[in-house]
Amino acid sequence: MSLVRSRLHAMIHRAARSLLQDQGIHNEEDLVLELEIPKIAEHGDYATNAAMTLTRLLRKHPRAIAQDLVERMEGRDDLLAKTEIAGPGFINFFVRPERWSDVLQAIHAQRDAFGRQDFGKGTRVQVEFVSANPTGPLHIGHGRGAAVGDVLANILKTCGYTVDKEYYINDTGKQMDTLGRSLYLRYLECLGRPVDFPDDHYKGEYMKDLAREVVDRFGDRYLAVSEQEALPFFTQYAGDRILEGIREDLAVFGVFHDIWFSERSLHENGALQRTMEALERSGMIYEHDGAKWFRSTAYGDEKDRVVVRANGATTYFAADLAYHKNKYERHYDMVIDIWGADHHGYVPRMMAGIQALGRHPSDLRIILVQLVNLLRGGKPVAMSTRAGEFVTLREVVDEVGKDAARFIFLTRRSDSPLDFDLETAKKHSNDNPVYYVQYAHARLCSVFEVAEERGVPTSWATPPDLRVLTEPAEWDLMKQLGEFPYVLETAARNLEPHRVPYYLTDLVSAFHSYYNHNRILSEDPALTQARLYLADALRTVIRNGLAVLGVSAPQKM
RNA sequence: GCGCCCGUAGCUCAGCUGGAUAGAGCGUCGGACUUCGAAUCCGCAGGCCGCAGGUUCGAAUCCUGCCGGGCGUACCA
Repeated sequence: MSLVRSRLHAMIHRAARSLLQDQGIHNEEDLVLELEIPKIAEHGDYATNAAMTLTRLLRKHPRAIAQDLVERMEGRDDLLAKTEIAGPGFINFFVRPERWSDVLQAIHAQRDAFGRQDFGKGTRVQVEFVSANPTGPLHIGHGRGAAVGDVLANILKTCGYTVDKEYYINDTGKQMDTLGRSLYLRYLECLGRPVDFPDDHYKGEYMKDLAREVVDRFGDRYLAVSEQEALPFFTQYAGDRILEGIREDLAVFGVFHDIWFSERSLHENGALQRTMEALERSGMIYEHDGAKWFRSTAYGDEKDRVVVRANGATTYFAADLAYHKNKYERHYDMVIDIWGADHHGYVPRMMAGIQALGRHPSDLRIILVQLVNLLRGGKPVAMSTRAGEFVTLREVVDEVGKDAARFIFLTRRSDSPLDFDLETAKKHSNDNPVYYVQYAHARLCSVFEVAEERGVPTSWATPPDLRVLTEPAEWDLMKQLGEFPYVLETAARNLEPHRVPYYLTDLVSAFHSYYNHNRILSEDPALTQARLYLADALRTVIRNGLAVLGVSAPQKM
């Protein structure tokens, strides 16, 4: 069962191809046809600018090309009531209203699988996200990255990609040492020893909790050894416990990574060393001022970058090069990194890095997620990480709920900063779109409950007569339902998860309006059956859409 | 200084990768529950798409330069 949109698209594509072949032109891969829904109803249900884009190849007037295309479109009478050529060369398509209900049958046949596609063809994709240093709990900014990464992975999966979600653990280096020492000092403090707690150490309350935990479990045994001997334990302990906490916070938020990748392993198994040697062999590394530099300017970075410091220690970037080399060695066709926007200066060197390692720039997609401003009732909530005074992701999720938090994180393009207001996130009104969407689902479920109470049939071995759906609002709903797979497709191709919540909000808005103007359960049995069939399809698509977002679809609210 | 991102209705944001007459929600004001859920719906008002050039049949969208905001600019991670 093919949908109106894809039938139409295929029809135009065939016509264009045959037109080009008659002219002896065979570069079909250039043939990208856009099928849009015009803003104005008089311009039809769908429109294409195909004729205009073909002018360059065919060297003819766009309107003449449009005419040729229309004439070559086979089988259009079954699908279309009318075709018009308008303006500079648009082709406007008016779909036969009875065709809209085709989508309902497709939805009923596919159920949970409606929206699933296979154009990803099993392409192996890795999405790396969150990857927060295990030095403290996740904050709200990490939450946004978590939501974007998780949902992007879901979207790609439903489009036929093979996706792994990965967390890169920065479990080595100076910050880990500082973390361990912070815990050690809090430990001493806890046992009544006077300490001078440095300003650049981790001062958060959670470190004091951890210190008390160490005292409870291990008593004062680390007073007997020197700081140097004690530190490895404290570093390990702090890192492990904090990472555990991060896992829990992510689980509560509904995010589960497939792979947890240790940075330290790259140091220990020689991968870092091998990466440096490989780059040296290809002449991408040189020495200067006693340090080793990576020649990232060769690929457009503004300056070269140090990989091995004069004191012999490797930099974070060196490890990241080894990490990305490792990713490709694991045979990912595409790697997606999701970073906080404050790391944007890091992009050019990373892109240079993968090219130096022999990969094409398109093999690495870096998504920058802008900052989150946390508000309460319109007023900024103070968030000073240094002072250890920040609102954690966990606190936000506990307060507003997983569903609201996830949805709000996704109702903005990633590269746009986000104001997250705790009060509106809890409001059950229209300025909080989560409940708007969920309410539609609950409402639909409720209709089915009532129908069953009244003994009205609510399941169908064969579809009811759908010709009785003659309201324009019904056609519009069915048309929008048919767009769902296409929305997922564009979200996947552009790596733009925000399209899904926007689509759902639009769909549900049309439904609420319809619901207020029409009765699903009426005196007319045939009409009732058809409308229930439509309602069931709506319920399915809302549920599928919310599932992609990792948001629940409640039957009652 | 240089680099990246962002300037669209009073506020928060979409705008399908260059299409036709600019789109939602909130907020203001006014209306709709004896009916399947009013966490809903309907209506009114609101715009020099930051400014100025350029590219072409056509620009909110692409290019250049300004103005304004955010973030970067380590032999930190």
